[in-house]
Amino acid sequence: MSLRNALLGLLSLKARHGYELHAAFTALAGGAENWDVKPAQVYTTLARLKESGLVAEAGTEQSGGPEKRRYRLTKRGQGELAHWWSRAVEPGHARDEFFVKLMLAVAWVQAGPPGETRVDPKALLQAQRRGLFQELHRWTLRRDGLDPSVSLGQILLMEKAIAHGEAELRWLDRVESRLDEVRRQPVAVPEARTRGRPKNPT
Amino acid sequence: MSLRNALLGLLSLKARHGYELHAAFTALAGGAENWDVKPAQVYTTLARLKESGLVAEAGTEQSGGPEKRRYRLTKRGQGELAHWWSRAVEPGHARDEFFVKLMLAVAWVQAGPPGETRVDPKALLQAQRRGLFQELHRWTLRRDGLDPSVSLGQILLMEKAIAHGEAELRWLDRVESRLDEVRRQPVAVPEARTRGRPKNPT
DNA sequence: GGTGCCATGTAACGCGTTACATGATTAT
DNA sequence: ATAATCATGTAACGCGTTACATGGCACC
Repeated sequence: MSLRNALLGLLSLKARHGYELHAAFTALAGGAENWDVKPAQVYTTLARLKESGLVAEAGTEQSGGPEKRRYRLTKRGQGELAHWWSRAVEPGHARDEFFVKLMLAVAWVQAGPPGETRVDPKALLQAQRRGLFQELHRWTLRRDGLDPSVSLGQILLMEKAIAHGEAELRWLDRVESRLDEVRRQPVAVPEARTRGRPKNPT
Repeated sequence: MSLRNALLGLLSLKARHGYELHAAFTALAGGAENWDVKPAQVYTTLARLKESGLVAEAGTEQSGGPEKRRYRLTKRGQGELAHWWSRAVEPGHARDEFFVKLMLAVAWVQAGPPGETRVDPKALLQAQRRGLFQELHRWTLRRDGLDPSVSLGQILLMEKAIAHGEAELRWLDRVESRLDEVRRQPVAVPEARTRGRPKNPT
């Protein structure tokens, strides 16, 4: 929901063409480490921004290969950008796939049919923990091996990954103990009530 | 990238129709707290799954209102699900919008044109910290006020939010000190080299 | 002569959101 | 009466990914 805004921000620093924008965004946002954007998306987004009148072409340049279409912010683009700066970033959707998987595994244990395909929440948990631990190790090595002249963003990204990784690890421990508690006293699986043929009137 | 799988998982527990699936998924995944899915998406996803032969209709039921189309897993659906269980969840794209905004603000300070629209990284940081702190406070209150009979997932979600919130808060502190360091010794803004009209041959 | 970077895009698809449309049942 | 809940979907759009197509230039 916001490559648009980042592009506007970059263009507010100076006019650029698509390739430059892609490179600049990748450097700025941490690339594959944090927010990987493919060139194609830059061009399509740019086209949409142009159609909305937020950017405009500021002359093309030709030096050998294909044309370089340079873009610049319009007045409306500046307004939109100012609005973005004024807004706080909305706390993101976590969309934690592991959590869903875990809850599904728990539900399976409690209500699952007797298929061979067993799913053990404990095993899931341990696999996740092992993977995270290794990743954490790698990040730590990378952070400690960073050249001090490297950009500020690189350092901050590593520190962030480590901070959240450690938090997640501690949370996984917590999950395990909660799971042990529940195993002694299982809980109900949430279900939706349906209308037709009511079974138990409350 | 994975409501598909969650729906397959729920259907493996028992056959359901769309509305039930939506309710079950919302209960399971933590709803707006973690992964909000609109009913429309359930229906379209279900249609796609059916088209791919992973689910099939298992009879309709009519009791008053519209038809209830009950879905069940097919053999191929079971295979797909087994595959999902076997895979580890890939470490998610963080896509941290705040980070991008911050880096952009820093770049602006170092290279920005002298427009009136100033963007202060420090102010951004403090606003973010204030917001996060309040949210953290709310979560803590909610966790402590939770009825013990509430589902396991609710508790875990709160604990997770708190753990990561605290980590983020500590990271923001770290960012601030790094920013102070940099202010004394600024770094270069990363740029892409262009081809035409080379300025400085390295 | 090949590899890789610079530079541009289009086409097609999947996921997700918003808005719209319909209509019955149940609780206030 | 009317509001909420149950129940189903379609249409259109935005964001993001993958794959494809084109071609010059620089370096080994």
